[in-house]
Amino acid sequence: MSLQYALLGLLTYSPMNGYKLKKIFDKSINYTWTANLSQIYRELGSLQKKGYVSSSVLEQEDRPDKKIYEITEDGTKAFNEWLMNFPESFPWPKRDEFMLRMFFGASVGKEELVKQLKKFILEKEKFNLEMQDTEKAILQMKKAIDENSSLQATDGNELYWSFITKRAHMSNEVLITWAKECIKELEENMD
Amino acid sequence: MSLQYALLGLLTYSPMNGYKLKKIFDKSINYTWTANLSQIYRELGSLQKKGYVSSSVLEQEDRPDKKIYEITEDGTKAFNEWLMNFPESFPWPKRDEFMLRMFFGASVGKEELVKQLKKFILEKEKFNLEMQDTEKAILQMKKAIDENSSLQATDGNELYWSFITKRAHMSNEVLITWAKECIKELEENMD
DNA sequence: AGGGCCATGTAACCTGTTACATGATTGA
DNA sequence: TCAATCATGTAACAGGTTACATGGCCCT
Repeated sequence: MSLQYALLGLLTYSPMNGYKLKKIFDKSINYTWTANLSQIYRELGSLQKKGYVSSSVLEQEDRPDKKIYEITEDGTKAFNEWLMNFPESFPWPKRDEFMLRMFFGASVGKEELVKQLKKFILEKEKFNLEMQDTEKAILQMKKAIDENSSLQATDGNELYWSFITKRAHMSNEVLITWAKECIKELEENMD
Repeated sequence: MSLQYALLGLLTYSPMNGYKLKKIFDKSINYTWTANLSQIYRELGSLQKKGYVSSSVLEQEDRPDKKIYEITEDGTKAFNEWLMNFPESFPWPKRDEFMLRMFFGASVGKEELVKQLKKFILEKEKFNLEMQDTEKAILQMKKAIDENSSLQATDGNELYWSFITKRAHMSNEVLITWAKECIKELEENMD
């Protein structure tokens, strides 16, 4: 369901086709939610059935025709209702394969685990490099969205987007700290 | 797939029925992975088809009969291979409804967002209370598993389980810090 | 010549969630 | 007496993943 609201939200900025929605998704919402193309097409179909979006075909000469989706009044209403109905609690399904492996750490062995943790740290540090310049990341979000819409639909979003990137960065940092502590403890306890 | 390995892993401690697996799951692996009963039954069926577990029915007088699953040699082999084949990277599908809502923060309004963030903090602080005594949490994991197996299958796991609980705690703490910073910034920017 | 981008989708499959069905025992 | 625990499952649905199909343009 959330994916549908994410799409509706993007469509409040401007009417768009599925392919474009995916592009924007990957540069913005991607920090908080992932989706692949076929899923987006499916959900757009479902939204249209509900009457939350309408579509029209834009014929192009050079390129394949585009199917442009536009949010309807009902869709706007549904989106706003979703935003305002803050749930009492969020189902927080945890699915972290790395941590699942850690659970069976005793069967892995300390040396191997240290190696795995070092790889983990490298991954996180790589992400940190990408994340480092949060302002740039936010500008890229804005750019990706504004490129498509004539009006500057994204004005006033910077603050909230900075919250998102900040959280990603902080969470990432703490994972690096944690992993380093684990390595230290493992090395202290090695035979 | 991970769920199947999680189940295989638990079955290396001792043969068990689905219901018991769920009980243990909720008190241990639950920090890293979630599963519901019907899913566990389905995956056990699938594991049996693959020949990774075998089952036998234990008749009981007072209570319903139990279907006890035991890990086979093939299953043990598959589990160990999984543990040792550390993937190059983990697909990290992000699905965080709270953050998705934050993305559209401009449409929510600052006052309302502050309220939502405060609720978020309360939730995290509640979790912190539960988490506070990590040693207790780990003892509960051990207890849940050892209760069922005659041998002390879980010896030597404490270190790895402490890594898991520590990470949960650290990640939680940083979220509280983050949320408080967000509130501060929102209040500074309120008209 | 070959890969990437633009563009839309379908089909099959896998995984996760919720509801339904059944029913005895135990403890508050 | 009522809820929880023990115990196993099926069915339907929702959501996510992967593979397949098609095909022209642009850049290297």
